[in-house]
Amino acid sequence: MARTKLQLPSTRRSLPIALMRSREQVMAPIRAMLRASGLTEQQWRVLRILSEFGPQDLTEIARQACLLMPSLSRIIRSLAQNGLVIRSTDAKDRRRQTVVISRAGQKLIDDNSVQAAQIAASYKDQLGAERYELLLDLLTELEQGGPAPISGE
Amino acid sequence: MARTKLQLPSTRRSLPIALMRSREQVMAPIRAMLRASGLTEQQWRVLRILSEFGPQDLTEIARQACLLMPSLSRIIRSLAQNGLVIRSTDAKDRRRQTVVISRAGQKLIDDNSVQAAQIAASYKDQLGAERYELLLDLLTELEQGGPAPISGE
DNA sequence: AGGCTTTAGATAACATGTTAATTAAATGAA
DNA sequence: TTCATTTAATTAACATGTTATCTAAAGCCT
Repeated sequence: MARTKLQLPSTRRSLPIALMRSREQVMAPIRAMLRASGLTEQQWRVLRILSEFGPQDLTEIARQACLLMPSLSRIIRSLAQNGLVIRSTDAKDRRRQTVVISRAGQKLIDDNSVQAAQIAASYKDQLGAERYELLLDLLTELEQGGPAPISGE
Repeated sequence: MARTKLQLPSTRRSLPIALMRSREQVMAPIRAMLRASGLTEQQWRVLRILSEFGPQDLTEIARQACLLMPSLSRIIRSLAQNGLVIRSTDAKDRRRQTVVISRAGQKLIDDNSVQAAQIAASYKDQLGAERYELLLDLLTELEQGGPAPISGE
């Protein structure tokens, strides 16, 4: 491949730092919105996944929400204590727990989804739809360690 | 702008989640490398910035490393205790501290920079140089809340 | 000087990130 | 069946993330 001299790139042009900075920027208004509901960003993510994909066990939630099991374990405990999710032991495999979003949890999603959608749309407007999709494709490709299927083709 | 119906995007196509996942992927080998040196990712970032840009005060380091002051305050304390950086009170403004990387700290950078550069280069190879630069441009644009200067033109 | 505001850092309190170790249940091979 | 292995979830321990608060030193204004 066409590498030059293989020296450490400047922190001003470092991919990990750029990913962190942009995520910081993108999450700021979402966190501000959620603070009014007393939800953290991670709790919101868990509720959204349960709302979108239905009841699941912890391992599957962790995979989808991009959380490690120890974090998720604490988050689910907290959400259950606040009545936003309901846990039940799986009958066939008693190690496994199935988590369901409660009505109160679903109400939180419903109450915030319009504003969250507006925030998400504002990013798309900022970059333009085409560049926005391109960015998502590049990120997906990076994440999967190889070329990703192209979105629009 | 060309928005459709303004509904919450699927978590499978959510920008914040995509940013998080890809950063996760990108940082994994770096964290593995640093663990051998007993450094966290954040400590590594602080040392790199001090090495690249020279002595600075905490506020400036926080800005460059994308860390909040409470985190940085703890990190600098830890780095100083381990002899990797040296703090000194600014003579003209005694609120301010100037932080310098020590020889031991610089040695850690030197010992790991080759491998870190190889890891960074592998991302570039994976996407291809052109798409890699494009990704950095898109992230910078997102971060700055507006169009960024194009890198190659 | 005296008093108000701002700024650099530190602390507090709680949630999450991260790695390692632990527990209980399921699985699989002898 | 028995025992080693694997797996789902938790716990432990420590570092960082996040918001709020606090302290000390500058700056400012009168």
